[in-house]
Amino acid sequence: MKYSKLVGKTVRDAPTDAVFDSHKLLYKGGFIRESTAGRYYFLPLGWRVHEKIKAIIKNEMDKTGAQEMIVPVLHPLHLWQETNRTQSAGFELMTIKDGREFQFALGGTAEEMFVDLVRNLKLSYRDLPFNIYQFSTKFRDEIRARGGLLRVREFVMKDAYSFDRNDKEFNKVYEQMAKTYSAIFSRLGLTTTKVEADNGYIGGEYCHEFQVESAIGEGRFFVSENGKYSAHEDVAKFKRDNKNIDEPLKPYKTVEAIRGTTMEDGVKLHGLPLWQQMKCVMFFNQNQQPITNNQQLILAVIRGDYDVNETKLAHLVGAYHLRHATVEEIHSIGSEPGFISPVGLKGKVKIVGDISLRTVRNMYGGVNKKHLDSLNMNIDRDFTVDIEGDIAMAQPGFLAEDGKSKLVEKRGIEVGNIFQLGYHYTKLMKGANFIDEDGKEKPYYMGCYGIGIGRTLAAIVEKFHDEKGIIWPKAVAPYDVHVVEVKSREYGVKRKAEEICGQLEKAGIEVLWDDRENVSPGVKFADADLIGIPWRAVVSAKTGEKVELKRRNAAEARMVSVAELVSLLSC
RNA sequence: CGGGGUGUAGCUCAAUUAGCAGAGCGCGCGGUUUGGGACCGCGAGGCAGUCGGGGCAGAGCCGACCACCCCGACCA
Repeated sequence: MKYSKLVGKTVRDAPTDAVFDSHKLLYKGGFIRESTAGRYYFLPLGWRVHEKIKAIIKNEMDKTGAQEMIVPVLHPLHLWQETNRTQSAGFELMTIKDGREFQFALGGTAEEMFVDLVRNLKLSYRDLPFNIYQFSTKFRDEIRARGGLLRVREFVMKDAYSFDRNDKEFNKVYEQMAKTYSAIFSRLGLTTTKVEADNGYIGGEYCHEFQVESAIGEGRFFVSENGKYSAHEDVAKFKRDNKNIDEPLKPYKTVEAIRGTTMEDGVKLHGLPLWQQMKCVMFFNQNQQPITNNQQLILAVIRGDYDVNETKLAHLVGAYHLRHATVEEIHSIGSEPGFISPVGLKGKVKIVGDISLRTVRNMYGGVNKKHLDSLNMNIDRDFTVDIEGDIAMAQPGFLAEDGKSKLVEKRGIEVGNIFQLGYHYTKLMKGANFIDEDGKEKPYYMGCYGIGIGRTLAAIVEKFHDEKGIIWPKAVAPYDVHVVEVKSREYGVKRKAEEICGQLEKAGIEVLWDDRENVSPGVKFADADLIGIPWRAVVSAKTGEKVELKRRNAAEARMVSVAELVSLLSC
């Protein structure tokens, strides 16, 4: 490819809007351009990288026996209604009508479509298991796109869906996909950490994300020091330490409490440790289904030194989305912000207690009245909860659940994930059954597996660049070698460059040939560094019958013959 | 959705007090250059985000809206 003809050249300045290295470099290198927020053009150079990533994913997926196909981008909206996802995913679901007023969802993920297809195929256990996948543009009406390619509203995703007879068969597929993902990312040059995560609106009971560690990553997760446990903060479990668990129960009493509404105010007033204070946070369940009177209000009760994990809480109460309750809502059930207590609220709100309430005795906190506190509150004796479980947010330094190893905090870019879906979709969607050996209809046991191509591309750039530009791993570089002719007009240089490029291409090597005349060597070298092709071969009057070969990230160059160059780049 | 910010040429940015819309980079033409971002000359390119308001006069002032960015909330 002649650089002079390439659509999308390098530029000196990136837009001020670009803040992440991957965004700046992909812009400056001529890989991408922005359309509207979160929607990008991939220019020819960027698309070559995109397609190389796709090819590697396809290759690894096909090795497992998965089969590529494609489903329509417009999904009949009634399918999404069938699984209630117009509610659970409505916030980022885009819809559109055709000329006959028929409603579609613009696909952001395609579980319903694949299940709809498969249920109409009327299969039997003999056809199972299978795994079908596609590469297609996904639409997500993100509240806020950000970071160039890292979080966008329109992107190509590889999404795979597996259909199995039962959980036992499924587990094999899930493990296989986990291995395949590690293999894919490793071929792309990325080191990933597999972390337990929340299924969110995708549904199912468990899932794992593949995170590339990065300071600019949006995802926060924890890894135990011994490496045995890793989990996204949404789901990370930890061992709660016992506090004054041997202290005898003291008599419950109320005291005047002229204080502010924060936890610190309570500590200061009573001179007692933070962990002994009872933290009460009121939430509102935004599910649209009719709920009797105040049951939309949920009171989370937890030890004072812990924070409430809203994801865990939402799961325990079966909510899609929670928000903090308003002052009015808290007043409506006869309580007072800053002085909320589970004592006396039984039946008025759904009370959810963290298991940490059993690690401390004689707790203190409010009594649902302004400027009145209680001392020596104890679970079971003074109050009971409707649901008791894990609703606490893990923090760095906490002990992992096995009690042996501390949790370390990490940030990462989530480049892929694998979900167990179980019967989630096949029970919600009528007739999503196969005929089993015993002649009876049974629902498919499912999983799904996604990789965002553009985000993966951006993650690679975040990992592989220096102050001069990108340093592509060989496997995804847009070209194998960047041939730079210097002083094109000197006798023989252009002809020699052309001949070398021809030989390389004949050998199946992908060449970007900077054939520009009237461009100084400095500009060409700077552009080569920015574009980041792994090898640079300089042809000039000085190089004679050889070329000057340099790795993108090496300081020194060396002279090699064309034959050496071909054999070096062929392997 | 809350907080903050920005909209002037493809990009980076200027323009006293409201008084004919500017530069650099990039692009085109001509010429001189060519081993780490060369130079000279000429040229093309802008209804100033949109709409409204007061004003002799608006890029600038006032209002509304829109778009975009950052932080948070939220979220694969």
